[in-house]
Amino acid sequence: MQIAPADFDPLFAALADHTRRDIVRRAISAEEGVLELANHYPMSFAAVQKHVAVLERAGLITKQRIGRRRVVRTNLEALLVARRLLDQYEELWRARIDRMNELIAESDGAIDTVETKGSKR
Amino acid sequence: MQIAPADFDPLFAALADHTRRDIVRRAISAEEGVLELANHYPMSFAAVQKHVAVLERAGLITKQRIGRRRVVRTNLEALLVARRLLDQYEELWRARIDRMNELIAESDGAIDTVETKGSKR
DNA sequence: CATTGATACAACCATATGGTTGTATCAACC
DNA sequence: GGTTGATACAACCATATGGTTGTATCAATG
Repeated sequence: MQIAPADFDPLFAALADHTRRDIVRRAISAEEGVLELANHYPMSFAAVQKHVAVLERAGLITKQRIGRRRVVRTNLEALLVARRLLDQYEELWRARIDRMNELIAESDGAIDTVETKGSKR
Repeated sequence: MQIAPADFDPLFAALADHTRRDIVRRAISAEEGVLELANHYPMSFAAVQKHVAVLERAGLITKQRIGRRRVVRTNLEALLVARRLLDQYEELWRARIDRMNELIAESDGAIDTVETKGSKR
């Protein structure tokens, strides 16, 4: 089914707005239509509707028709996609630290090679 | 020292650009100055410098003077701040699932209460 | 100390974004 | 089937963003 082709730009852009993050948060546990969502914020219904559209394009929420309303639900998958990228960065970071530790271990036999004076490249 | 007052807007906005994410990735393991970074991308030095400035304002990178260059380093803390928010969302999601399971368990004794007809407010 | 390598910043442009109001669609319900 | 509740969408505006070129700063280095 391919939830999202991992297009990070719209994903993070969608998360870069306080109102949209709050919609995501609400849509995790609540089952509100767009109008009900809009009542929580100090802006017009249309503005909120546009925010919802942005979130939907980013794959962060889905809408399901229920009666007259379109109930907004957060898509966990998209959140995980974003988190996974950050995890990868963290992993890279750890790897770098490990590499540095190895280097330090290697040069343990020749201690004051780097000591007290660092000629920079 | 208060690395970042958890201002998510600039944080996610900074991550919502392919070039900037790539700079973050590079700056995790490399130790490049702004000019060296710029050479990796098909845009002007000034454009890259602006991207670096955006990342710095978001707290995602720091610069350290080394010789003539300003070496760009990724700030793990900021990445973790972003990840933590996503983790919280995921946690909320799990909590909702748990709650739903509880409800299902509760109504196990009185099965067809909700069955075949849902009066929707 | 004058030069130069590396960076920062200002001014400008095109397009994107976040908000508004107004209108159109469209399924529920009487 | 006409009315209405809920949503979508168009047009518009102000500001932000991502790019450009050009100029200024500023510390290393000869």
